[in-house]
Amino acid sequence: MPDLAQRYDLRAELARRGVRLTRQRRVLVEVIQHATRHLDAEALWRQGQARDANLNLATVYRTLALLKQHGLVDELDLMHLEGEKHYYEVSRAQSHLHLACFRCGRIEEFQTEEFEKLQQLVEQTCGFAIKTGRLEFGGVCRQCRERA
Amino acid sequence: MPDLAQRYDLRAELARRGVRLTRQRRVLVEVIQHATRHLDAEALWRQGQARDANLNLATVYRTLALLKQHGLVDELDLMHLEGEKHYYEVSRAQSHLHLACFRCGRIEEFQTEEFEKLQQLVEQTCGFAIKTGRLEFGGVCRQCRERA
DNA sequence: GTATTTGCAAAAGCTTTGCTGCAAC
DNA sequence: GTTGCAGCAAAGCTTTTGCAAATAC
Repeated sequence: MPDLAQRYDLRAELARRGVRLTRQRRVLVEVIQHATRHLDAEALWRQGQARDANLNLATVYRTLALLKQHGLVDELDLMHLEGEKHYYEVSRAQSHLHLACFRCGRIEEFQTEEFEKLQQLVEQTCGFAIKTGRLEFGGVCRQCRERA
Repeated sequence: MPDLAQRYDLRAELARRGVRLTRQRRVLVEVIQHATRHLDAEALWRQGQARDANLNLATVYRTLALLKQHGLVDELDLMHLEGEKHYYEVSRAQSHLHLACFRCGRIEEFQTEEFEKLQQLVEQTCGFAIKTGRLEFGGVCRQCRERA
C-alpha cells in the first residue's frame, strides 16, 4: 500500500466535518490510517484492542459505516479471495484498482491515468455522477506465472 | 440487460465441457440465461421453483459455484445496494461495467472499448493474467440528477 | 451398477441491532 | 446537563456443509 501521502488524513477530515472524536474513533482511525495491508473488520478490531482492550467489534463496524458515509474509506471485496469479508482502506484523491492473485493470494494495487479517464468517460457518456467505485481483477500474478 | 446475443449459451457450454446436465441444472441454466434483470440466489431459486417445485436453495448455490468455476457466469455486488447479496449474470465476450444509483436503486450497464483497453494495459504493465474482473460505480444516475 | 448430485436441516461467517450505561462537549 | 456513543449479547442474513436418498449415465 504505497503513496501514503495522497491518502486523506482521517482525523483531520473528521474534525473538519465536526464529527465527534471519541476515544474509540481515535484509536480506529489511527489503525486504519497507518495500516500496511488491507484489513478486514476483525483485523482492525484486533489491532485496535492493542490500544484499547475494551474495544468492541460492533464499534468497529459502526465506525467503518461512519467513515464510509463520509467517503473517507473505501470498502473492497478483493474478489472474495478469503470468503465474504470486506476490507477497508483510506480513500485517495486518485483512484486505483486491485489485482487479486488466485494462486498466491497476494493483492496488488495499480494506479493509472487510464482509469481516471474511464471514469470521466462514464460520467460524460452516461450522465452518471460517480460517488464511489471499485475495480478489481482476479487472475494470476507475474510471480506465479513465472513460477509455473 | 441488452445484447443477449453475445452472452454465452450456458447449456451448450456445459455440454461442450462434458458437465452432467441434471434436471436442476437445466432449470437453473434456463432461468439465468433468460433473466431480464440481475438476480440474486433467492430470486433464481424462486423462479426455478416455478419449473421444479422441489428445487432447493442449496442446489442453486452449488450450481452457481459450478458455473462460476467454468467462467460462465459473473458474480456482482452491485455496490451492496440491498445488503450483502450477490447477483449473477451470464458472462460475455466483451466485458462491461455496472452503474448503481444510490437514489433510485437502478442498475445500468455500460460497455466501452476503453474498459477493454484498460484490461490490456493492466495485463501488459503488471504481467497479470486476468481471469475475471468487476468494475462497479455507485452514484447518482442521469434521471435522478435531472429530477433533483 | 457406480459415481454424482440433490434435498434437507443444521451450521457457519460476517454484519447489524436493541438496550442500558457511559462519555463527550 | 444533554446528546450521542460504546459495550454486550442476541439476532439477522447470506452462504456453506454433512449426510442419506435419489438420479444420471
